[in-house]
Amino acid sequence: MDEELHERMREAIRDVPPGQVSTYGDIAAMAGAPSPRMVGAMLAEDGHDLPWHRILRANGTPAPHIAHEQLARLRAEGVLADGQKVNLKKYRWQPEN
DNA sequence: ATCTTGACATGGA
DNA sequence: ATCCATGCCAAGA
Repeated sequence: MDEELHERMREAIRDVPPGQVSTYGDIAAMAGAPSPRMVGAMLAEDGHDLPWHRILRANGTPAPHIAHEQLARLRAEGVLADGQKVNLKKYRWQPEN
């Protein structure tokens, strides 16, 4: 597969600051990934050393299998969730420039 | 080579 | 809110 893209996705995720979040789609767009699926696919095997908990789905909910852990980590950074949904309007990270 | 499964997104019913 | 269809594409089986 494309190592270039792989690395760009990792970078984009590393750039999301604590206390803020981003989405699979946003990361994919920033890294120039052909599909948001690639972001999840990458995290599944190579995401152990990344702030994967700052990545949410487009609607603000986390991926089901890790929801509990993810919300706990976010809560520890000050990102509060309404049930399973995080308020993206409020915490979504927009790279300025 | 074909099929299935996924840390997804979007739009329609 | 929920279900479905499509687009996307890497990995395995």
